[in-house]
Amino acid sequence: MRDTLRAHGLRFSRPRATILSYFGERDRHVSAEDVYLDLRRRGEDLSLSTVYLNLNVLSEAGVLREFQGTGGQKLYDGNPSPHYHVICRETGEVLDVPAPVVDGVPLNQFLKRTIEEATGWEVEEPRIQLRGRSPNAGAADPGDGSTSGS
Amino acid sequence: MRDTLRAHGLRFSRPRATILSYFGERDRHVSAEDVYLDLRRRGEDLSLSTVYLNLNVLSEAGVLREFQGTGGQKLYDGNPSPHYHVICRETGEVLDVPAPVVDGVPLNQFLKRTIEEATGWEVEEPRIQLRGRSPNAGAADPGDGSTSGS
DNA sequence: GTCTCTGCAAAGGTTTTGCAGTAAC
DNA sequence: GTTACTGCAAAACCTTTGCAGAGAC
Repeated sequence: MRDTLRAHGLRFSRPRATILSYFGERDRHVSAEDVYLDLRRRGEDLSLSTVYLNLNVLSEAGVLREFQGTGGQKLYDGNPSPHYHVICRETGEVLDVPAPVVDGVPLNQFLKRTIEEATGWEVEEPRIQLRGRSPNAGAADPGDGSTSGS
Repeated sequence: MRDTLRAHGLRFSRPRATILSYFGERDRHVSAEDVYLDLRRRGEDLSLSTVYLNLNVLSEAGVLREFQGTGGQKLYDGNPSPHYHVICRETGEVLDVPAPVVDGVPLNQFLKRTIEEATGWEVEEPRIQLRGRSPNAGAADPGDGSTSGS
């Protein structure tokens, strides 16, 4: 824990470590408020602005991955490895999909390389996000936004 | 104009037609406020909420494409055809990139198909968005957020 | 001892909503 | 005549910021 933080040039603090371990426990796709509420429920005593601050810091450090949820809300994923998110328009469920292989490399890399060659821009790892309908949609109740493995 | 609207089941109105023609004029990547201000400058008399309403309606109808700009702001693109956006972290410039071809089909379709087969979800056309640094970054002044052809 | 992080509360910016009036069909 | 769209203002929403105090190094 401390080591993970130090490795990214971050100081240790109780809230920060708690947030980090929260994402380590299982794969999650959660909003800042989810993190805040979940941790409060467990008796952790931290503030919402600290959660926001640390989600930013941790995703800039590459420990978490930030992406856009439904309704203009940011979501965070504890799995920083290359994968895609499919978000259900109806239930808000998030499904992780590993990158398919193209030309012998993960699609991400293929795309990054192709675009850099075509444009002359320096581009970051592509974040690919799709909207769709989960098999639960249309029948089931709205989900809680955090679903399925990362 | 009227026909484009009717084809999507939308009524004609002056603000709506104005917004639509605004996107038709040249390729743009603009925020709701940009649309509003540009049109006001031209003497059009519409309200900001009307702009928001119509940008939503038009992008749901598939006439415009909505995507996430820098700073949690939505941007709209008058070009609904499959292409990707590369957004400069520093200048906010937006560059369009056509979809590369994989397996004989545009990457979008390849990805959609692959993911549908892998997951059993019904997914929409992938929206691919990349962050990066434009060749102007680091030296030049911050851009205006609307750059380059769609 | 210094520098970063926390917590609180308040502000910020974008987008949505309610409602009465108006225009399209 | 009915239904949808507009405009205005207010509200809602998520996120960031300022500052004093506490904690990590």
